[in-house]
Amino acid sequence: MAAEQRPADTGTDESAWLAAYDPRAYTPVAVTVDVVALTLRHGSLHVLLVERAAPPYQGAWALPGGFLRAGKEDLDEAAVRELAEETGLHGTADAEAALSRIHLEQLGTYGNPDRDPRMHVVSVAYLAFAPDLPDPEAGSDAATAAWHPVTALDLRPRSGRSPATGVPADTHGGGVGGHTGPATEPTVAAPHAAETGPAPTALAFDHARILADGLDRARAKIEYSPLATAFLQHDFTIPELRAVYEAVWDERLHPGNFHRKVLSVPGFVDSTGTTTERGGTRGGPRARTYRAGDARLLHPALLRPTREDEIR
Amino acid sequence: MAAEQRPADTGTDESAWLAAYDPRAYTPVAVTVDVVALTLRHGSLHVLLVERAAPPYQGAWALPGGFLRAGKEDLDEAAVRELAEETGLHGTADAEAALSRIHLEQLGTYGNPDRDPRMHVVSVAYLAFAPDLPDPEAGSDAATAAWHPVTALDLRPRSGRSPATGVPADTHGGGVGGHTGPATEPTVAAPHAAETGPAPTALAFDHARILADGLDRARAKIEYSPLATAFLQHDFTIPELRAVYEAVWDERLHPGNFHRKVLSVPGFVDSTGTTTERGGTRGGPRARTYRAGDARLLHPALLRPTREDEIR
DNA sequence: CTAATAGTGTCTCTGAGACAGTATCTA
DNA sequence: TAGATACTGTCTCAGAGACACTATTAG
Repeated sequence: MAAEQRPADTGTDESAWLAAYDPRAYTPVAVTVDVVALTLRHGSLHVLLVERAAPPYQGAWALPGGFLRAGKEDLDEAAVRELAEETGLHGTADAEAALSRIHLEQLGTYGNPDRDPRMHVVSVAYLAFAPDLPDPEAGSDAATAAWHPVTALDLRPRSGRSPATGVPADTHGGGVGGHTGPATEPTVAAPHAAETGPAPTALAFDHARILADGLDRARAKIEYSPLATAFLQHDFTIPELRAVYEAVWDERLHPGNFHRKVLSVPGFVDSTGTTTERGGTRGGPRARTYRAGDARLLHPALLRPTREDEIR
Repeated sequence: MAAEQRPADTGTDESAWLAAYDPRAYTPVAVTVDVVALTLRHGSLHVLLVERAAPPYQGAWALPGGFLRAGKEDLDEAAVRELAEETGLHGTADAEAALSRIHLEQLGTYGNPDRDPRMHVVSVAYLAFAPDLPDPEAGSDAATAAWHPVTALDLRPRSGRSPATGVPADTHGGGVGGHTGPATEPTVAAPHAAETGPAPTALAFDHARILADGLDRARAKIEYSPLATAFLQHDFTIPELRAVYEAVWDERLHPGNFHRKVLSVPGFVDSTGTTTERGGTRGGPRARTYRAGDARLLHPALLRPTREDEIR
């Protein structure tokens, strides 16, 4: 149940109980909300990270996030707020419009008591799919925020000790079984593309694991839901949509079969009746444009190419 | 990031920072862990509930759960502990063995500031699949715990106000999008089967919504994972496995096609080489018995009969 | 014996994927 | 013009579901 037996339930009259209740009399737990914000830039998947200005993990990159404002906001609201703060998307009407197009869903909660050296921090992670956004302006919110290609990150779980403290390494944050399946995929840092300067070797806290879980979720999610369109602008072409799937899955897809399959799923995309102004950069005819349809589940689904090794 | 900027990051030397840090100086949030424990009894899906002995919602049924022991346990450990306490499965070796066969995974986190009238409580919900367990012994852990058929519960979101307090009704706890898809299914209390006495009309807090989310997750999960076997004993027959799917999905399945399909999925079930001692209660040959195989994902999946209305 | 059930065979339809082919565009 | 690309046609194969059928058991 939501809250019981710890502040000994003397329970008779509730208002009396409420008055006598002192929430600060017990060992505290901090609740934060972290966001795995994914976007597509130059054809590859990027994640929003902030550089830590203070210990622990000073100088390391971390997921954007912050404390839940106790008594004042829902978890979802906190996630939206953090995302807006860190992307600099707030204030203007344009920013609000951009924010409203971002898909946001809860990813999972990580509560290992040692994941933060300062105290027991329970972190509720969210997953966001965003269309290509401008670079966060420096100074928009203290920390330095930037988009990083996920292929340049080390997603293996942290080893060794956390910097400047005697705390043993994070094991894994939370999730007995996980949602999309076992997290048997601490994808080793891929060789290509180091776009934004030198690659951050590792993320702060257990954020590498949270990011890995987010990527797993994203890969699974676009199979059954039309959310791949959340990575694109309002109007898009089938080849652009294919590029999303190829980037998220890191798989080459057959252009012809993909095209026919997308159009065969009812409610996935709606035709706009127009085409692009120009053909592709390397030639080819102009592509027809589409908008996201009203389906919330893809039927039939766009299943990933079978990877036999992921089954067991 | 996991914990930053609130306790103003004066950050230079970290140990100094740690010493000066007083976690109690900020508005507190309580963290609890609640468990949606599902099992199959007499061919229908049941959930473990406890009767609240104290306000708020005194006398109402709620999901088993309790406070996270700050600094001492992981969320997963807390969920296992709560489940063990409430089912009475602790102490003996048999109990430990039974516990180890239960599947447990994180479901989602609910953090609406008004979901508990006493304070802001963030609740991490877990989902458990258990084989048919004995009735919890009364007095095993203060509260009265019992298995309730889910068809007898009112899963619509609460309306009105929470009892004995002026707090407005819970909206919904958390989850922008949800995981398994939109929670467009506050299943109206079904007509049949009121096995365990008079039906509880509504659950405490936002537990009706948590349970509904858990049911959604369970229904989706058994499509792609072999976890339906977690509802059965170590050895089981294909018809017993079919009964699990029928109960969870609330759909009649074709016996012949189901049989062939299960055997066609590699690693789903392994034959034991033996059969049951007797035929079914209403006749028929003895069935061969199987054990859970080593697959962690079903390929191909056992898709639910298409429900056109759930797509949009 | 009768009725119900376990398990198999078979047919049809849908959808995935391989491959080919045409039209259209960039450079 | 050369080469790449958008999009369509067609073939094959796997799998889902409908239906039929046999064998085996309870009552």
